[in-house]
Amino acid sequence: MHSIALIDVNNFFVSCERVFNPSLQHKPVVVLSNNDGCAIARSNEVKALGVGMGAPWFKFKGLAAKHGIVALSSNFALYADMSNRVMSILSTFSPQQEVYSIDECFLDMTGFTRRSLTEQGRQMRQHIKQCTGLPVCVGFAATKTLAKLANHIAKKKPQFDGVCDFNAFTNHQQDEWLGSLAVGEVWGIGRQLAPRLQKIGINTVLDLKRADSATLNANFSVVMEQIIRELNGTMCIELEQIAAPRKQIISSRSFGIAVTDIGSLQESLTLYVSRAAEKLRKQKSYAGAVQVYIRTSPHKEREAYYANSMTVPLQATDDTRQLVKAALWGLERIYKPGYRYQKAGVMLSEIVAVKNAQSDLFGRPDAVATRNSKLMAVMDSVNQYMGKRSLILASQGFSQPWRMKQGSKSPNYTTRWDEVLVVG
DNA sequence: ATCACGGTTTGCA
DNA sequence: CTAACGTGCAAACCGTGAT
Repeated sequence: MHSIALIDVNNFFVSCERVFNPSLQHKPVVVLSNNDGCAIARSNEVKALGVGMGAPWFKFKGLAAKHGIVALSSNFALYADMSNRVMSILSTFSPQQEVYSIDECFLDMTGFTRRSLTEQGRQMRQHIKQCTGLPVCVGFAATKTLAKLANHIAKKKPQFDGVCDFNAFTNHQQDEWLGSLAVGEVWGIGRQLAPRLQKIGINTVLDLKRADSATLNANFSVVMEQIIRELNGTMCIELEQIAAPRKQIISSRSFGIAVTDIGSLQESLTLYVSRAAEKLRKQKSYAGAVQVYIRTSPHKEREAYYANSMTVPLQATDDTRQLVKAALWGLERIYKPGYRYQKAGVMLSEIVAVKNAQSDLFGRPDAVATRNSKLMAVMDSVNQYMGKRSLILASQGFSQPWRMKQGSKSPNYTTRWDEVLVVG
């Protein structure tokens, strides 16, 4: 039997902010999404006040004032840096690690005895607390799906003190726990599937574990069958240690203020393509198509809604300038004056590894492509060492009135010396 | 009927 | 005073036209 661990940081973004500003400890704190739009991380105090995940923040301004909730803009540079530290510490506990998201990872702990497993979990918690100041919870089980649930139990039930080994339970105890959890808690069962399952009498995780596979196969996809097998302890979803190269790369943002002119759209799209192209080059790929996308706000009922996109094919490339050109060409075709645009974005697709990219008949690399990649490499390293806005295409614009709002962002404590406050 | 395709929906963090 | 609602990925799903 496998032993899979799932470790995740409690209220990750909020916990990061608290590490560097301890006065936030025990206070209600939220971190807001880009543009200060939605609540994307909440301290326990805020969860208790009924603020949901992804709640639009303007609806809670009153509640926030009443209870003294501290609302912070998101600081992703800080969170990414803290994440790297946590992942690096956890990698010392097993050679097999899958970094699943910014705040959680799986470890294959197969081979440890039951008793030492819980002990390992305690050490992970203690180590991470000591080195980073962040609180984590640990769940162990035979499959990734069950490890997720074990982690959930560790987080919700104080008696576990943050570490839950699902296989330390008897079979009877296991089923009791699963019977106490709503089916929607299962990894892969979301707001669409949960109601459909409830309609056919599957309310708890235990119900799903024991569900009749024939009836489910008729009504659901193969993914459902995988989930059920995983709930029964059979590993179907393997640990993916090496991150697969992206098949699509997206960069999109909401604007700080409504945008009506094509000039601002061109500027913002230039920026987004630049970001996407950096990611593309980082994974050593070319893109064969650029999709450009603009939209007015879907929330404003009194305003006319318009959304459109266009996919522009091109000779596979990683050159920001060619990708920008394609995106702006597409924009010309979908832009309609008279609308108040709220968001724009680009998606790179038809992605191929550089080494598999088509060369000429004789297998020689294209001379122009080679010269362009050298230029792009220079641009990337200048931006890496001198700050990411050092070298940009002029079509990005300089005043950028459309840039997103970030009213109260914390300093980049760990990545920018010039933003660290020195007391003394 | 079946396939390849593209756009849309779903789920996740 | 008013208006103020995220981002990035994969995969499933579904309609459509071609065969």
